[in-house]
Amino acid sequence: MSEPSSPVESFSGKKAADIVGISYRQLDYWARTDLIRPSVADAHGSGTRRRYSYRDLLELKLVKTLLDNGIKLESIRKAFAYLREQLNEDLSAAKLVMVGNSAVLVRENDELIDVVNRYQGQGVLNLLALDGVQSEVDAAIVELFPSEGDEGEAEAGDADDAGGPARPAAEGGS
Amino acid sequence: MSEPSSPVESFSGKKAADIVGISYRQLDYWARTDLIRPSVADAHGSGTRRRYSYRDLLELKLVKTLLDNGIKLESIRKAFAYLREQLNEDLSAAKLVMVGNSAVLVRENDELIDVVNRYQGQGVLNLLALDGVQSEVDAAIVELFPSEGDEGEAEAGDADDAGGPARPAAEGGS
DNA sequence: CCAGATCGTGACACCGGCGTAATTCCGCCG
DNA sequence: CGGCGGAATTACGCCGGTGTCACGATCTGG
Repeated sequence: MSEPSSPVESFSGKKAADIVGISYRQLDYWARTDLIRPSVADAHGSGTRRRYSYRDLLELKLVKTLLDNGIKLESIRKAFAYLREQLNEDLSAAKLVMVGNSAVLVRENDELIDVVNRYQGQGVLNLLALDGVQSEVDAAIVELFPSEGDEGEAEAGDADDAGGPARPAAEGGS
Repeated sequence: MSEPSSPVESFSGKKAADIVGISYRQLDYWARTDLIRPSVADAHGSGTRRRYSYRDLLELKLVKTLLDNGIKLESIRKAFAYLREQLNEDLSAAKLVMVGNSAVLVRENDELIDVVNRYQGQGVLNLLALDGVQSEVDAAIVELFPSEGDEGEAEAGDADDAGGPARPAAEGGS
């Protein structure tokens, strides 16, 4: 997964939940209530399949991390209104700053010091380094679905569940 | 209220809730579930009276501020396990830092820069300047109960509801 | 094509947190 | 002392969030 941003990679709902470390129920609820919907393919009835992109996984993991650190889901929803456009598939140098209900991604350390110095006490300032979020997603992909992790993106087409419905499953990875 | 730390000052439950800006229900729930109990006098049956100290008000206001900024009550409970001993009646130079479920009060700016620089990305770092918390409590006391605010602590004995049951009510302040 | 696996869906339950309202009881004051 | 005001208490409800389970529908692989 040295190049995790393969545009053809996608994950089933169950796999996404496993990788991110949340229950399927949570994933379903978040999708239904428009927090994080699957960007590759959405459900359109019982038995159909959601498909989540790698970027979706990062977003899901971010939500989980914020929840685990005591932030209300309601507030995370509000923050994502600001965040959605700023998130991409490389979070290794990014830090998330949330003040009140707004959120901004900071990518330069100077910028971060500036934000903290400009903090004048108006409410709580939340700070989260996103490299940990990304590395945990990457590690979970490698650990839970080694055929996706071991082979790298060059073999992504062979991976079960990773290439979308047009790709034949090369082995029973799931 | 230039000297807000008068040890004889106390507030009824309703007044405390008004000053802090929460519902009586919230105040009651937080007292019953041991988040912030009234330190001067606790309830011991229907019709009896809770009495909150000025310091209790600061704690209540801190809880409200954290809630308003999206922190879960459950996490605030955990943070207070660490915080209780560190809070006093002068928060003007203090900043609260919460990482994971632990919390620490920082009073020197150097110390704060140190904490932020030492932040290595393990979870969310929450930062809150407490001078705003305190000044809002002080302002609310002055605004809502001027006899307590206008006269200062020298006249606290004359204030309705501020001196405890042994003090006669000088005027219908409530 | 078909059987079985897997997925999404619906339903119900539980819990925490808090709103609303009625009731009971205490404390204060005349 | 008694009446009354106000406080705490109790009860029920709602909502968001999530756990658990059964069921129907779609998808996949042989």
